[in-house]
Amino acid sequence: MTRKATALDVARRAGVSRSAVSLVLNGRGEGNVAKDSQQRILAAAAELNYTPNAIARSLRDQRTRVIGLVSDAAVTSPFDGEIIAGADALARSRGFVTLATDTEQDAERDLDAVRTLLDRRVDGLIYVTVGLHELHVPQGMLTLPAALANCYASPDSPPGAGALTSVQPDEVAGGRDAAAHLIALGHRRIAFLGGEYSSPAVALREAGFRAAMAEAGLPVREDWVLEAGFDIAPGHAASTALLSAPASERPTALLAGNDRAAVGMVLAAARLGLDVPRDVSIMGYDDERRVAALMIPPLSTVQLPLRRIGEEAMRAVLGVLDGGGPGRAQRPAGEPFLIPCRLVPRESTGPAPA
Amino acid sequence: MTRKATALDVARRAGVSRSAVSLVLNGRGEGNVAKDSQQRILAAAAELNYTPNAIARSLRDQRTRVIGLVSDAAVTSPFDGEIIAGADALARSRGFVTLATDTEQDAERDLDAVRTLLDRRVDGLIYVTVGLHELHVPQGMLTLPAALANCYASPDSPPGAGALTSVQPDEVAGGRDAAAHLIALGHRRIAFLGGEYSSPAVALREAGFRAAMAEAGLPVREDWVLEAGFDIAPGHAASTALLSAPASERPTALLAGNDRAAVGMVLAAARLGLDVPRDVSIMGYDDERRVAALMIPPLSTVQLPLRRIGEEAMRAVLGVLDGGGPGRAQRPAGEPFLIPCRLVPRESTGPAPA
DNA sequence: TTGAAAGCGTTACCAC
DNA sequence: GTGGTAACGCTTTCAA
Repeated sequence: MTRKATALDVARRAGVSRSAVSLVLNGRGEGNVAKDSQQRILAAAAELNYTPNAIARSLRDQRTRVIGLVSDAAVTSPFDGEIIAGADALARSRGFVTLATDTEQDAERDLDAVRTLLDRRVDGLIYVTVGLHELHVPQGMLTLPAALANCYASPDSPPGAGALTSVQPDEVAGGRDAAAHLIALGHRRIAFLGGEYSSPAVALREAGFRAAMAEAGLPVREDWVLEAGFDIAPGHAASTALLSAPASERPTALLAGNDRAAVGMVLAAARLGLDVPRDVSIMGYDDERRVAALMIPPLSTVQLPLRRIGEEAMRAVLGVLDGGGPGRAQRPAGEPFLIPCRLVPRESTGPAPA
Repeated sequence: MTRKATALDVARRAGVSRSAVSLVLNGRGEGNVAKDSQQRILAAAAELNYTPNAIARSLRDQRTRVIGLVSDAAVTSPFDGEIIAGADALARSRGFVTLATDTEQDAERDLDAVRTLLDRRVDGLIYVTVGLHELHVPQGMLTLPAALANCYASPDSPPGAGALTSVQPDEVAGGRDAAAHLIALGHRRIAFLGGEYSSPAVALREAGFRAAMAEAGLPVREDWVLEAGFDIAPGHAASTALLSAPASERPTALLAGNDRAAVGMVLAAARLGLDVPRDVSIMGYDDERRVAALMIPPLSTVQLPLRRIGEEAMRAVLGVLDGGGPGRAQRPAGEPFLIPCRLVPRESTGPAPA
């Protein structure tokens, strides 16, 4: 546990000054430092296992190369983890590091979190939420390059918050594609069993669903548009009720709020002796890892582009920091950056029963 | 986006020196600074919204109050997230912050990750893995206070690695408790459908299972001890085979490798027209959020103490940094710190059929 | 081509 | 009770 070597140690060992060390190690040696000095510096650095102290460098440069991440519950959620992973991967590839703090759903705490991050002099900030959410943007976020991932500024946010880049999944298109997939398979009696309307995503998907139905000239049964939760149990309950009706009276396809609810629906079908997809088609949403693709049968679903959401939010922040880079398309401020959701057809959906 | 105030700004505004500001703001004002100076300093600090620059402080103090977290895939995993959350919460409560880097399963990258963290001068380091794992401890971890969460040093690790605190779930006890629960319900024909033996946890749980059976004087059917995977699909397949036998020939209880595999088993039972738990009891493992408790029926399971694992690993690291604190029980080095797994009986297990 | 010095913002020590 | 000064480790500018 011996003290790490400093630039001065390297300089002494190589018989030069600190400045020379700095120049050489930062690639600015050519033309400034004698060839053999360069050699000795490199050698000394290697022997001492020298790497510059990032803290000292940060203080000197007035930039830390750290991007702060505030999440409402990301770390504990399988979903947001993906957003963070996407953001982190991009940051790392550009020599940045991410510093995440979780508020564990405590809205009071995000002020604290932002302040902590600001005190640590992060170069940028991204707010990440578990589900698509409206967000009261913490004041501090407006004092440095920042972006919103999976959330958007609420009207009562501080002035200027509306201009933050907000990266979101295109839920309307996702709902439309899901419905269109079922319609293309010949389904006409489709139930929309959205998750919980407390999530803004559900209303958006419903709008997409209605659009697809309208385009196909199909009627929407209003009593088949309902809240069936985001978990196995409520999905099971809602679909059991619906699927208990005689064959001619029941939907031939169910659109679930997410993959876990869809698992509940497949289970309900099994208990009613119905085969999926022969008797009823069931679609999930999210393409949740370790669930959708590995269900029996594998779930047709719509993939939430979480990784990309994290990436794009990070790209927006880094874009400002790196000076934008050449030929960089500037996105208009204030408009949500919608990322498409890919349709993933698997085996839980099939042709409508005759 | 105006520059943040520094201690000098505060000093000027209050008409005192920087030292006075530092003393007062660090609570050492009493007896060193005049009462009215203190007032003015506090007022000036508040007006300027001053908070000390953590970077400068870190450089000065030679400690960053940052604990580095290296994870093999934590961020993307619903499980490790819990470990990280536990570690982070404890760290935060003591004024520390965690800096996590994910190697995304790329073993090469952990050297890089450790180096990055070391360059940033983290005060301590924790290596976190998704499942219980043997780990080749990266060299750099031995140069500062460190701990292993959910993993333990492999024999080919650098010398000294064996002395690192390793926090692990007590899988043997977990397996024993799960089996004992079923035995207490009157089951005699119990199948052990462990996950994958590539995970060391499975062999440990199997040992616990065998111990419980032996204690109860029950025979273990070797053809009922098998690898049934960690996902819905393999769980479904393995249990379908087993449960297709006539009632007198099949197990009355299944012990799954995790909750997701158990979901597959419940689904298989449903398709075979068997009721859970009337016809067959099924136990999960992990107590996975949003799955176990919300399954139909809710899964009996064994809770993996992930949060606590993270906490204890962090406690070990902080213990060294804070000087151990008074009356602090020192854990013997080199022995794994086993955290008990709590049995969570729910409705997927019941009395053995008569 | 090289070395000396300033400055980033903080805290602690030491004269006054 | 108070304020100046040094030091943390780095990079950059300027003078030799």
